[in-house]
This record gives sequence, structure tokens and C-alpha cells, in this order.
Amino acid sequence: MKYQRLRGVKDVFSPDNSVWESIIAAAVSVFKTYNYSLIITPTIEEISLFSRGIGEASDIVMKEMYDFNDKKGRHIVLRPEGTASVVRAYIENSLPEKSDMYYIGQMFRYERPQTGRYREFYQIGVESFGDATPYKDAEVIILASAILKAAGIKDAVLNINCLAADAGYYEKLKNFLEEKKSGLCGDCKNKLSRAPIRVLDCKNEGCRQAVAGAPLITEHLTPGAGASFSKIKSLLTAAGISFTVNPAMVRGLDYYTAVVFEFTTDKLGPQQNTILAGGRYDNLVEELGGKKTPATGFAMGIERLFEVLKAQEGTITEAGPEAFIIVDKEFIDRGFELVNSLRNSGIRCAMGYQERSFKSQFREAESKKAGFAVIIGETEVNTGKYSVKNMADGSQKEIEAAGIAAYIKGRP
RNA sequence: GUGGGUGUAGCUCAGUUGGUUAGAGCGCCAGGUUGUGGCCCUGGAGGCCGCGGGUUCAAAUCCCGUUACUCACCCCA
Repeated sequence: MKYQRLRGVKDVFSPDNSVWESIIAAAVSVFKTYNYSLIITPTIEEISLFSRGIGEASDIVMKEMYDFNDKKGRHIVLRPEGTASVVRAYIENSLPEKSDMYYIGQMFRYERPQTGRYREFYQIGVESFGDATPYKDAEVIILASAILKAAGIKDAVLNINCLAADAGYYEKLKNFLEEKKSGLCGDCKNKLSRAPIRVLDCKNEGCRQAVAGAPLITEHLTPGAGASFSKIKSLLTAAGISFTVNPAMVRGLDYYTAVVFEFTTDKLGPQQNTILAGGRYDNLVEELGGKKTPATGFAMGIERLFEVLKAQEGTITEAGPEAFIIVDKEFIDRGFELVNSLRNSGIRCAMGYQERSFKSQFREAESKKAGFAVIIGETEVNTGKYSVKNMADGSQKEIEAAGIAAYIKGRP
């Protein structure tokens, strides 16, 4: 008990690892069919990339970054999210103006850990550059939905909103809220200047009443954004994707400029229910030093998908090897030879190399959930045929070494 | 960052008003006439009772601190 994990981080191993593998495999397979390509960026970046990109005033930048000075005194941060890094890489490497990319990797935020919330967590994300059409927004949302489906997530709910309000909207909203200020909770009074839309989303009963009748952003979109938002909605509907427009939804990252969306679930408790979120950010590339480029994307949290899948499916069991080799202590070399040849034939198999009793080896085969046990003892060596035992029904058959792989494959 | 709950064996947990060598179930290992798993039986290994301090003749038990986990707030994936 000497060393312990650091706060808010985790180890992932059997049987949970198989769920992680399947989530990643599902996502990668969907990315291939949508023709998005992998981009790998560093885990560390200059701190200003995020303070500029995400917004100086955001919680992530103000209090949640893992930052440190390196040996040369550079101010470094462990990335709290993926988008700014990908944008940096897009600009720095002069990638094709139109680029569709995905990434998988860990992010770091110094927060109080909670269900579905870690200090180091994994995101799968996509960023699409160079396409300002509503078709691309719809494509990205459909892609997100396809991954959730492929990963086996049921009952995810899609909320969308558009943040491209006309010039007067925020002023109008602030004025409205100022008048109701006395009825708002403390938190909302603070939010008023920084993120007035958030006040619309407060769960506090007093705030809800005070906020009734407030001007809605969806009724104050710029003409272009309004048309685009309508088109996105009709494209989603045509694609068979159901959604709810939620005019109170805001994201915590300041770079979103138009459509934003969130997939949520009721499987993670009341608060950490967002499993995937994203939106359009048409100014970020320029803000980070590139030329003005439209872009849209999203990120999903692997831990949260994992929790949802676990809640849906209950106990997780990892598949065992197809074969487990059991040997008399005289014949460990023969067992080693067999396990290698079965592996060369594509059979998933294992054996223990210690000198142990048959009973003990059978127990191991049992606990590893092996499909078959292949026994190599004196009798087998004398006859030239090994015993292959079906662990499920107990039946046993003698087969020459060369035929074992085919026999096992023939009976899955 | 704020507030609540909890830390005893690998896991899930007991542990009486403070009182001798701290327990159970599961798991693990080994046996049950030396070639066969699951069920059953027997035995075994494995705990500075989260850490530090205090009260006491005596602390897993009471008090303080600290740390980790956990739930909620905030925020987010």
C-alpha cells in the first residue's frame, strides 16, 4: 500500500478494458466511413494557447489548468481540451484548408473528482475545417450520433442551440435580467455579466420564475445564422435524428460562434450527464493566428460512455482464450511448441509454464474462461495425439497437434 | 473552490458501553490415494484497523489534524 494513484486519475484493466477497446474501435470504424483522418498532437502546450483559445474568463482557464514551468522557465500546460491543439497544428503545419480530422487522447483538468468527472480523462473528438455550410454541421452531428450508436449507447438525447445572436440580443437579455435581479440566486447574479444565458438554465425555482418571458436567443439570431440553423434542423430531421432546441444551452468554452449541441443521458446522475458536446467555431483559427477559417467539431468523454454502457449492460465479462494448454511437467517444451503453433494459426491461447498439478492447471483454465483445454501428458506423447477438452460440456477428444487449430476453429 | 458521508484482508463488510493473540463471506494457494476444472470438504497464506498527534493503565473504537475515496454544489466530456 505504499504508492497510490494521484487524485482524480484511474487505472483501467480487465474486464473494463474490453469496453474501452470496443468504444474506441466503434469510433475509429465510423471515422473511416466518414473519411476523417487521425491527428495526434502533444499533451503539453504553451499555456497561452488555451487562455487565448478557450477564453481568459472561462472556468477551465481560470482555475482548472494543470500548469507548470519547465526547466527553461517556459509556462506549460497539460491540455485541458483538444480543439485548441488541433487548431494550432492545423495552422502550424499549413494543413489543407479543408481538413476533417479526429483525435483520441487524454485531457487534464484540475477539478474536484466526481462521478464521470476525472482530473485526467479521455476524449475522442473531431474537428472539421474549411466548410461553413450547414451540411457540414449536420454531418458532424450525424457522425456523432453514428458513433454513439455504434458504441451501443441507447437513449442519448440531443439538444441543439445557436449562439449567433444579433448585436442587440445580449444587451436586451441583460437589461431584462437586471430588472429581475432581486429574484435571482447568488450564483445567477454573478453569471449575469459573464454568461447571462446561463441564468436561463438555472435549476433554482426562484430563478426559473424570474426568468420566464426572457428574450430567447433563438428568436434573435442573425439572418444568416437563422437560415443556417433552420437548414441544419431540417437536415437532421431528414436523416432521422431527433433533437430538442434548447435556447438556454451554452457551452463552457468561449470559442463557439453558431450552432452548439450536446448529447446527454440520464444514466450518470443529475449533473455529469453530457456524454458528447460540440459546435461551430468560425473565429478560433483566426484568433490563434491563422487566416479566417470556418470550423466545427465535438468531443466525447470515453469515461462517460463507459459508465453509460456499464449502467445499460450490467456486469462486464471479458472473453477468455479459445484454448489453454495443460502439460505434465516433463512436457513443458511440447506445450510451448504447441502454444506457439496455435498462435501462429490465429488461435487465442495461453498456458502456464510452471510445473504444476493437472488440477491446478485446470483450475486456471477454468478461471480464465478458456473454451478448450489441450492436455499434453505421457499418454498423449506416446500416442502422438493430444487430448482436447471442451470446457463447457466436458467432452474430450484426441487429436494430432497439426489438427488442433482447425478443430478449435470449427467449434467456436 | 464550498458542504456532507466514508477509510478494518485482494474484494464486500462485521467488530458489542474503549479491555487479552482483530473476524466472516467471497477470492487466492495447497490437499482430498500422484492424468482432469466447476459442486463439496480440509488446511494455508494474507491486516503497523488510511496517516500523524492527543486523551487513557489500555484505542480499530473517544478527540484533533491530515490524506484519499465518495456524494452534492460550481463547472464540464
